[in-house]
Amino acid sequence: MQPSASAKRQVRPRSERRQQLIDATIRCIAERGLSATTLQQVTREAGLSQGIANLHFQSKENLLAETLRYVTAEYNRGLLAVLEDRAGHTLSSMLENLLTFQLSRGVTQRQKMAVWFAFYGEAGARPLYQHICSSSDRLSERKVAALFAAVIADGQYPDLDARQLATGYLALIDGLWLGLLVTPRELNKRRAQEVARSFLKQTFPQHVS
Amino acid sequence: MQPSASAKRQVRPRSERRQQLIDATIRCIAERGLSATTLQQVTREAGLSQGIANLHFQSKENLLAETLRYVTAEYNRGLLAVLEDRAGHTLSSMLENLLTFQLSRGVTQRQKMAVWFAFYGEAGARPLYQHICSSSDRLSERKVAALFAAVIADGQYPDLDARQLATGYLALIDGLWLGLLVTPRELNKRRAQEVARSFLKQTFPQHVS
DNA sequence: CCACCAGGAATGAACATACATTCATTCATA
DNA sequence: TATGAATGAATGTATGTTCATTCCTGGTGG
Repeated sequence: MQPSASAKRQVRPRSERRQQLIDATIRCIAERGLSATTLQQVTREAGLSQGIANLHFQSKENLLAETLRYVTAEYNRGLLAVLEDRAGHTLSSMLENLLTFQLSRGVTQRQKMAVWFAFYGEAGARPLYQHICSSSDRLSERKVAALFAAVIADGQYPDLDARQLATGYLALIDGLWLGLLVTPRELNKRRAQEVARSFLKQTFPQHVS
Repeated sequence: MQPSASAKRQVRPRSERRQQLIDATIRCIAERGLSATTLQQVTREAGLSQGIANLHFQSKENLLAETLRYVTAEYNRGLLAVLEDRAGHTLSSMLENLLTFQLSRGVTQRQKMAVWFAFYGEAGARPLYQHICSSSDRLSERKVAALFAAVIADGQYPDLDARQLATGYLALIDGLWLGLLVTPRELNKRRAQEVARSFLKQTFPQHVS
């Protein structure tokens, strides 16, 4: 954001400008919704000129796709950080960390969830969005299923299917995010955590308190 | 849809025209997404003329809101039919009916889910959509919680919180719908049913097989 | 150390298009 | 024939994209 409306023209590296525009796009989508987001609003929000979005992203369509990719990649980075750092963590604490991360402030802030679901909502009709979202989904499902498989082996739980449980757990989290976004009056973060923890506790009683 | 492009002009009751337009809107949103849906496409899809949407709905915004209301009301009608018909049904079969309804063909057809989530995606930024969605959510949560409470009482399950379980179960269903829409390759209806049934079975072992 | 220049990042006015909305006109129906 | 539902051309506005112009910046030669 520029302190003054007539700030001097600045030359900045391409990558920095692209990030500025993606950040502005996220704010616009969260504030006005995807279908009401225009390039004028995005560039004004970024404190830059009209044509700069096309200069750095060729088209609006491409800017939106890159924004989705960015939000998705950021989430996946966080998720992998939690799931792949097994040093000094019991399976118990890894389950707890997973849950805590997925309902952390960073992930559940309105801005991020609004962007997430704005694209999910359009994904049914847009192959590109669908592709980006489903790639991300596959990755998290694989990683969570691997953790669950380890927990199942460790606890010698009978008859539990790690992949099916991962599908269910991730669907539950998606549904809770949707609730946080659409009915914040009914569902707050603390309650969402309790609900998710109950699911895990019921499934892995030896590993979750 | 008109059989011929130049079908004769017809006068029809207002309510029928409104329904025609809502149905066409649903098809357009499912096919092209909410943000790409225009009145021209809707009226063409309905086989009617340009200005008719404004004639019967005043504005595009209003047509969209009424479409959301219609889809929501249709779902709620089905849900209430399942939950309030307690005659001749055990609690067991009511749980089964609930699950079967929520993942039935009618509810999970792409068209309906696409509309549903298109509006959910915009709800974060549109108070009106948010209001319609959250009213519907509150209703289903209350009804499902009531059923769960009856099941808990019947089974003398210790330490189960009906409202919390209802929140979790409905979030799970939302998440599964999202998965059916966005990653149909990974998640099909049958698998979604298995996942949801596992949740219920784990929670109410005496009532779900 | 300074003055100057060339390259290209940034700008914003201009353009074409797409869109929702209006309304004078048409015509089916009671 | 009178009514008002339905039409679709016309209108004004909003939006994505283009591109000629501006001017910042890093490098060069004096």
